[in-house]
Amino acid sequence: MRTSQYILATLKETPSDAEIISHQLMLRAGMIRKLASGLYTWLPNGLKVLRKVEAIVRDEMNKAGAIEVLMPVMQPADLWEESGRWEQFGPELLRIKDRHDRPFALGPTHEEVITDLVRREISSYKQLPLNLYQVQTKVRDEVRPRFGVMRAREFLMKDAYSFHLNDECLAKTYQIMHTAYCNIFDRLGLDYRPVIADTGSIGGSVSHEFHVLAESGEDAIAFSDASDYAANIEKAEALAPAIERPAPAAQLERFETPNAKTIAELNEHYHIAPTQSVKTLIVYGNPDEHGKRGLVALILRGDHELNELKADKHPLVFAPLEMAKEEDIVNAIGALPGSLGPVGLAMPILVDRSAAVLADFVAGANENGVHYRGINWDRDVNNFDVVDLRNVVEGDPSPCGKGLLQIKRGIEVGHIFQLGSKYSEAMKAAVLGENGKNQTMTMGCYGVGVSRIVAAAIEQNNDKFGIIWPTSIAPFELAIVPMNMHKSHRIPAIAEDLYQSLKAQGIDVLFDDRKERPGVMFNDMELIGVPYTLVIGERNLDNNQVELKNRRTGEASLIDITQAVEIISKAIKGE
RNA sequence: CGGCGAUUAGCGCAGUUUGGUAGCGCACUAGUUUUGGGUACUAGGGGUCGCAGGUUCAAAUCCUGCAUCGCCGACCA
Repeated sequence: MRTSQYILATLKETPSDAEIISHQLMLRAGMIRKLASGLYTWLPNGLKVLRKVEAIVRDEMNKAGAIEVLMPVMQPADLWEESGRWEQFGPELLRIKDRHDRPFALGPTHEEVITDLVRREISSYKQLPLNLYQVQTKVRDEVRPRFGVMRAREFLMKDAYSFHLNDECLAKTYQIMHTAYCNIFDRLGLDYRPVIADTGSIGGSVSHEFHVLAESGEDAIAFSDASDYAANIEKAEALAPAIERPAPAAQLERFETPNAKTIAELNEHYHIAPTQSVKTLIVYGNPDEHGKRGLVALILRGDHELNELKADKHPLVFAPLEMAKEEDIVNAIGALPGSLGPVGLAMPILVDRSAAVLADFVAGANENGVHYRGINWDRDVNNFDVVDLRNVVEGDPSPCGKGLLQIKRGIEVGHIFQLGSKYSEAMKAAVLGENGKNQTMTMGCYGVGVSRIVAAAIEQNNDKFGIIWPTSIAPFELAIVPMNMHKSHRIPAIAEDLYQSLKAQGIDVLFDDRKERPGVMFNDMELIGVPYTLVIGERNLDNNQVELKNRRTGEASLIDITQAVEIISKAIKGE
């Protein structure tokens, strides 16, 4: 490609609404432009990268035995009603009507469509297992689209769905997909971790997410420093402290705390360490026979955070988890949040493992502006359950039994699930088994956020000059930058000749034939992240040499023109 | 969904307090200049100042409503 016949579309200045580095660089490097909130046009530089990522994903899927299909974005509502997700999914599911006023959804995922396809097409166990995938645009009407294509309302996803006669077979394919995903992210040259994950709205039992490690990641992941245990923080178990609860030493004592509504204020004004106090969160419980929801108290050590997922899954807690409204709290307890505590609380009490080993601790007295000190479990509070409710923190022992937990931020770029029969049962997807009887299939599903990978790769590979692409997904593998070509007699022919020879080697070359100053060209090539730049200038031509620069290391070496094609091919293909 | 903020040329912004015929930098066009790291100069093109209504002799500027975009929050006990 020649820049004179291309849209480079680079920007000197950063558009003001781009917050994170990948979003800024994608705009500056001429990869994307915003159409509306969460909706982006892919310019040539961006699309080339997107297609290269897509090709790697596709290649590994094919190698893993999956078969490509393509399903519609627009899907009839009845399929979603059949699976029960028309009700469940919430406003993220973009619903539309056609001219006959019939309801449709724009697909945020394709379990319904694929299950419908397979139940029609597959009728015998002999056709299983089957793994189908597509690379397709997904639509999710995000509450808050942000960070460019990282969380967009329309994005490109590879989604695969596997069908099996039984769970053992599913587990086998799941493992194959796990390996295929590792291959994908290895080939992309990314620093990533597979982590144990929750199944969320997709459903199912076993699940792993693949995270690209980056400070800007929206998820926190916890992993052991001594084993390969890694989990999304929402899924990481907080083990019970290894210590015994000390015996009570202090008397229960009321004290006035007019200035303390938070743990921080309690610490600031009354010198009570957060680790020696507890916080009391009131949520809704399951409805009684009259349909009225009661309240449930969740007790955590002052310095700990509630893990909403853990609370949500407790049988006494109403799902989805919802913090009790202030008026409901006042009606039931007679005090406002900020002065709540477990002593004398007439509702089910769930105590986090770490809060349960405290003795002589501080909590609200269920009276505005009053706290108790010297509280002790069993002596002052009875009838409570000890459960795991909190988010793990750095330094906690790893649930795997080996090492301590570290916490890093990650960008979720892949997610695999063992779905089981959630969809196949609801949608009656069955095959005839060997015994001649109908048997419901069991399913797996496997997603890769193709467009998100592009942004995630930039988060991990950039410097002050711009993007540093891994060669496998760079928009171009090599840039030819001639110095003042239009003033030279020798350079045009040499540059043209090298351009043609390198192209013939199958190298993706960008020939910068603009009538621009060298600095402009260098800056553009560095910004868009081309891994190698070949500089052709009068200065070295007398020695029959050209200069090869490496974007990542910044190293430049002079090479002989006659050997240039060979050396460059080796450098690029050898990676 | 709640809070805050923004909206003036393709991009980044000033002008709004105090109403008086719309500006700067980058980008773009032409020319000169420069020539291995975003050269300099000259001359240009480009804007119904987000939209609708109102006040006024006069509105980017004041008032009302709406829209769009962004940020933060939705852990507060």
